[in-house]
This record gives sequence, structure tokens and C-alpha cells, in this order.
Amino acid sequence: MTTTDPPPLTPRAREIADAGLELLEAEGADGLSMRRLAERLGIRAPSIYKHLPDKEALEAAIISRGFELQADAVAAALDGADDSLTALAQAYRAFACEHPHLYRLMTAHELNRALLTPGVEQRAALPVHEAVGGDPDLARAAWAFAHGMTILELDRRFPPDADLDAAWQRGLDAFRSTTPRRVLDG
Amino acid sequence: MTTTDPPPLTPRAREIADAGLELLEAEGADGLSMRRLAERLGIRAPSIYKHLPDKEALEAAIISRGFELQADAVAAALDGADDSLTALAQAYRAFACEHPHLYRLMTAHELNRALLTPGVEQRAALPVHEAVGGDPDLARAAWAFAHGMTILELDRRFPPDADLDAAWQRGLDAFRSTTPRRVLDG
DNA sequence: GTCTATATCAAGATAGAC
DNA sequence: GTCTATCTTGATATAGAC
Repeated sequence: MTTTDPPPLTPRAREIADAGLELLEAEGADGLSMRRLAERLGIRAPSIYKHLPDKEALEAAIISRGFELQADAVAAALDGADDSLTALAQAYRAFACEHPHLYRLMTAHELNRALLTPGVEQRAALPVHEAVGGDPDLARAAWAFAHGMTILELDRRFPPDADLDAAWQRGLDAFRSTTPRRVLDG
Repeated sequence: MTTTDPPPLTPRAREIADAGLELLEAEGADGLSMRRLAERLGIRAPSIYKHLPDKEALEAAIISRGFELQADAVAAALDGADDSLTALAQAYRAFACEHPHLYRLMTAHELNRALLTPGVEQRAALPVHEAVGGDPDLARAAWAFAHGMTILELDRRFPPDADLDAAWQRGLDAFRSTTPRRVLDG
């Protein structure tokens, strides 16, 4: 199977996507319309279509940028940390809390990967796989835990008095106390 | 603080909400409009407003029904099961896979609890707390894991070749191998 | 690269008659 | 309990001039 990478963004398309990210962070996904984005850029909505084919491409550009920002934030937190699993979890949660609308756009829908900048999603996912010792099943379980904690917090699904730091601790302890399949096999 | 429970639904409002649930399951959240719901009921959209104040109330009625269905499904699966954690996880995942649009509506947004049927959300959450031995922090961590696995599967965020059964196993093993705080304290 | 003008569509909701 | 008629809003997107 061959898939074609999306054409790289022109400089102007990048500017538009950056403004879209700002708008998303300020107003949420509902506020991210072509009209409002144009308003923020000081142009009219139809002009955007000269640089990006449609709204899906705009969102994909924003999501790609989000994965880059997330990977950078996690890499910085992991640099020199002695407890990599805790550092990873803290960085993951902090990124989402600082960019809640972006995190939701990145995670809370199906994703047309063909529209993303190649490799960005994998780069963002890599630290989780490394932190659990390379077991892909365990990595997926740990990611699910982190995403669940994160999205439920953002959506205020936990009781207001819930101690989320404690819940994170209990979950991370659980994943620490289990044995990677790679160890059992090796 | 006193909060007022929503008025109970009239029989006709229940019929409308039931039809709304069917429409949601058939067409997804985007298909759940007042117009299309009316069409399914053989009436005109404005008539709905004689029975439910607005769309938010309709959604709350559907979500309340969803919690009831979920609690029933989980209770049935737990009845007589020897491994309650596994049975709970399987029932949770199965419910979501059988009612993906309903599960999303129930979980993937903020929730105005004041509009829900009193107690339904707590009843649905109770089995998780019991399965982990009563530690609320551990229960929240386990719920986050289950929700993360579930919503990432529904949104097709795992690689197509990922072994999700194995990932569930690894996660459940992790939570099994950890020590409930209640045990440490007691 | 941006504009005006417009097409197309669909949403939630209300007023008031019957 | 349902109807018709309508309001209001806002969305994505295209054609074609400048």
C-alpha cells in the first residue's frame, strides 16, 4: 500500500494555521470557524481557501503542530529526570491542562492520519513506549490510563473533591508494579 | 447548597427521548437534531418543545437512560462472575462497542448533572469502586484506564494491528498487582 | 493574495392558531 | 398535542473580479 504525504504547507498557510491554533486555544473548537479565523487574520473567509483546501486541512495542520509541541514538552521534561515515568506523566498532564482545547482536538475524534505532517504522531507516542520498557501492549495500556485521566479531568468528569494527584499516583504505581512482557519473555 | 432535581419526564417526553436514543445510535450525535427526531416521530420539530424544554434536556434524558442501560449490563455481567474485575472490564467495553454513539454522548463532554435523573451516574460508577476494594483513588485510576482504552478504541486511535485484548489484560494485571490504600491503612 | 457576492444548507428556537 | 410560519444565526464552500 502506498499513501501520499500531504503537500507541505506554504509559509502563508503556516501563518494561517498558527492563527488557527491561537483561535482554538482562545475560543475552543466551536469558535474555530473559517469566518472567525479570517477575522483574526484581518482578511475574509474565502481568502483562506487559496492557502488551505478546506477546514479539515486546517485542523490537520493545527493537530500536527500540537503533536510537535507535545513531543517537545515531554522531551524537555524527560531530559535529566531520574523518574522517567513520573516525569512523563506530569508533562503529559501539564500539556493538556495548558492547552485543553488543543488536546481535545488532538485526541477526541477519529484522525485522518494521511493529512498529518509525517511522523509527528509517532514521535509524540515514542516516550510512552520507552517508559514502559518497550512492551507495546503495556504501552497502550499506560497511554489509555494517561489519556483517560487527562480527558476526564478536562471534561470535569471526576467529583470536584477528587484527589487527582493521588489517582495518578495509584495508577502509575500499578503500572510500575507490573511486569513487562518483554522481561517475562527475555 | 441546595440543587433542585429536574422535573420527571412525562410519558410522552419519555417516548421522545427513547426515539432520540434510537436516532442517536443509528446516526450519531450529528444526526441527532430536533428536526430529524421529529421526522422519526412523525411530527414537526416545534412540537417537541411542548414536552422537553430544549435540546440539552433531550440529551440529558438520553444520557440518563444510557447510564441505566450501562448499569444494568454491568450488573448482569457481574452476577455470578468469579473474576469480577475481568467481568466488569469486559462488560464496560462491550457496552461501549455496542452503543458507541451513546457511550460518546455519555462521556466525551462536560456533563450538566443537574439535568440527569438523580442517582443514575453514581449507580453506574459503583461497580468500579467495589471491584478495586473501595479505594476511591484507585477506582478513579481504574476508571480512567477503562475509559481511555474504550474511547481510544472507538475513535480508532490505536494502530490497526494493535492487540487490544492484550492491552486490556496488561492494564488489568497492573491494577490487580497494586495494593489498595485501604489495605495499607487497615 | 484578497476581494465581493453568493450558493447551500441546517441548526435551535418561538409565536400563535387549532 | 400538534400544526404552520417564521426568526435568527451561522456554518463550509465556490465563482470570478481585481
